[in-house]
This record gives sequence, structure tokens and C-alpha cells, in this order.
Amino acid sequence: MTRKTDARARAIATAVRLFRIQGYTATGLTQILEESGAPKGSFYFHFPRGKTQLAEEAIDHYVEARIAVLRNISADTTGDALGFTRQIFSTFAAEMVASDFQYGCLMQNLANELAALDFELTKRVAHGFAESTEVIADHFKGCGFGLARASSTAAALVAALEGARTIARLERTPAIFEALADVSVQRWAAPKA
Amino acid sequence: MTRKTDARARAIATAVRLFRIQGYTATGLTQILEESGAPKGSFYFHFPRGKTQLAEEAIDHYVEARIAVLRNISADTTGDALGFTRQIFSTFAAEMVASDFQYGCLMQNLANELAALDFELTKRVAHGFAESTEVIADHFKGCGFGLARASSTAAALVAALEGARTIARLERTPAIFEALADVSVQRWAAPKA
DNA sequence: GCCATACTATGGTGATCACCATAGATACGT
DNA sequence: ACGTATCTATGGTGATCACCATAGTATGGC
Repeated sequence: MTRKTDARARAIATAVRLFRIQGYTATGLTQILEESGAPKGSFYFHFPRGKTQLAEEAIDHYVEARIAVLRNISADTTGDALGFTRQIFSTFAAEMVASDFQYGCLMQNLANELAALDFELTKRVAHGFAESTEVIADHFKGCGFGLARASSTAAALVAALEGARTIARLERTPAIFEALADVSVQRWAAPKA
Repeated sequence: MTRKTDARARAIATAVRLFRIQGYTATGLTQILEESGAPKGSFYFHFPRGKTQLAEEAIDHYVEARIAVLRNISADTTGDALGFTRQIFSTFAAEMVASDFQYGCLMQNLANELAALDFELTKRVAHGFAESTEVIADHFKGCGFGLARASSTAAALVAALEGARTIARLERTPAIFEALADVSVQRWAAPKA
């Protein structure tokens, strides 16, 4: 039952990377196998359901990592809505700069290719967004926001984050994150309504 | 010099529709021709540079239409930053509901497939976003916003709009637009800083 | 030593991809 | 009516797509 090679894990990691850069449809199995160094012969041994299964596991990994990042930021800024918002924007911006603006959000890429996705995959993408929003809403609740305001602010923040990624990739500068941080911190996440 | 058929125009219109629903890579030429009813034989007569040229003309059409919508809303709400913002969100939300949440933003879809795009196409996408942002910023300036605030608010609004589209497609409800409208109207576009 | 499990190599399937060469049809101005 | 420009049909190119059948190797427990 124990794994003997890391070919499987490498394939998933490479899939995450390429799906983020190129999208789901634009990324072929051959490219994933080549770039990961995983052998072509054993792909359907590791992933009997093929590309779909690989994508499912890729998004699971991505969502998990993203939630962890959000939880860390939340823990670092307990009770501080402004600091939380600011740090989310700066963290996402830093990620983009580090990758030279090549990486998009895997959930967003898949969400914009819904026509190519089966139900199971769609569900996972939706769940990833819901979970992200929930973590953020929980933080705002911990800052004394009312239920409704915490939820709508969190939803707005997630949407803004996704949109910012798209814009930043095009402009190849983190300026949009700073603009959003300014606007949001001063107006959205203000401690008083 | 005068056109004799509408095959060209129909191909472009269908390309816009399919690129918005499925994305650029996922949409094949054959599907575009089939669904538009345009004859396959004359595709490279109308578009000598192939799929790339078709995409260029598709995005030109899309951007033009989007700018027109924004200008109309701007004219309808002169001097009213709150009303402007509110109406933008409600218009975009209504569009999505009308299409049963099938349509994404063409610029956003292309921006998330940058790896598959040549320089010319990338430039047009970037220009589309820049122009949208400018129209919005101009409106805010007309509401008495300072230059810097008008620009950053406009950029934030565009990003939020794009992100909202992604989320709405997944959730199949316009709730995210309402959340953003609430948060934005109350905090972003407030007449005083 | 033996066998089951884990893994890989090889060589293909048919389908679809964007693209194009050649030829034929249609319609307009003059 | 003749020539030219606009448009379309046909049949194909090689490349790549996801996927798979078959066979083989490696490695562990017993």
C-alpha cells in the first residue's frame, strides 16, 4: 500500500502549476508528464479516471494551500479587520510578483472553463470559493462585524482578490492590489459602519 | 468592396459568444463555423490570419460594446458616484441572469489564457481593461473625486466586477453583485473621504 | 524462492486541432 | 457579355488530443 515513487505527487504539482499558468483545456497530459519527469507509462495506473481525476486532486491541493494561507493571516491579525485585509492583499500581491505574474488562481481558471468540467470538478471549485469566503467571514465576525456584514464583506473581498489577479497578470504590476487595499481598508473594513 | 454576405459578422458574433462561455483554447474553429452557420470553405478568405485574427476582431467588438454600456450608465448618473456604482453592478448582474450565468467576460477569459495568446491579442485585452477603467475614473472625477482617488476607485471597481463574474457563474446567483454593491456603495464611492 | 503488488515501456486507437491548396460558384460594374 | 472581386466546396495536411491494451520490470512480504 505504501508509495514507492513520487511520480504521482510530481504529476499533481506540475498540473497545479500548468493549470494556473495556461488553464485546464490548454494544458495537455503530455506536457504535464514531460515537465514533471513522471513516466508516461504509468499515468493511468496512478490516475485511472484520467485528466479529470488529476484535476480533482490538483484543485484539492490548491484549495488546501490557499485555506492554510488565509488561516495563517487570520491568526496573525486577530481582531484587526484592517490589518487582516491589508495583509491578504499584500500576500497575494507578493505571490504574483514572485512568480513574475505568470500564475493565476486555479479555482478562477477552472471556473472560467466550466463548460469543459464535469459535475464533480465544478463542485470542488465552488467548494473552494465557499471555504475561502467562510474563513474570511469568520475573521470579520471575530472583529465584531455583524453576521450579514461579515459575510458580504468577505464575499466582496474574495471577488476583488480574483479580479485583481486577472488584472495584475495583464499589467504585470501589483498596482491593482495596492489600489484595492487603499480603497478597501479605508472604506470596507472600517471598524464602524 | 461592399460585403455580400454576413458570414463574416456571424462568425465574429459566434466567436464572442463561445469564447465567453468556453474560453479561447477550448473553442474550436469548427464549432464556431457550425454554430454560426458560416461556411467552412471561406473562413480563411475572411480571416487570412486564422483564429488569431478572429479573436482580435471578437475582442474589439466586445470591448466596444462594453465601453458603450459604461458610457451610457455614466451619462445616466452624472455627478452621482453612488448611483453610478450601483447601476454598474445591477446592469452586470442582470446580464448574467439573462444568460443564465453562462457568459463570462471575454477580456477576463483571454487574460487567463495569456500563454496561448500572441502579443497583439494580449495588447488588445490590456487596452480593453485600461479603457474600461478610464471611463469609470472619468465619471468619478466628474463627481468631485481627486485624481488619485478616482483612479484607484475605478481600478478597484473593475477588478471587483471581474471577480464577481467568476463567482456568479459558479454560484449561479447574482448574490455576489449585491454584496459588492452594498459594500461598495456604502464605503467606496461615498461622496466624502 | 515465490507471488502479489506497485510501477513502467511500447505502440498504438480514433478524434480533433488549426490550416491550406485547388477549384468552382456567384454577383457586380461597366 | 465579360472581367473582376467576393465568396464557397472539397479534400486534404501533419500535429496533437485523451486514452488504452499489452507486456514487462521492480520490490516488498512470507
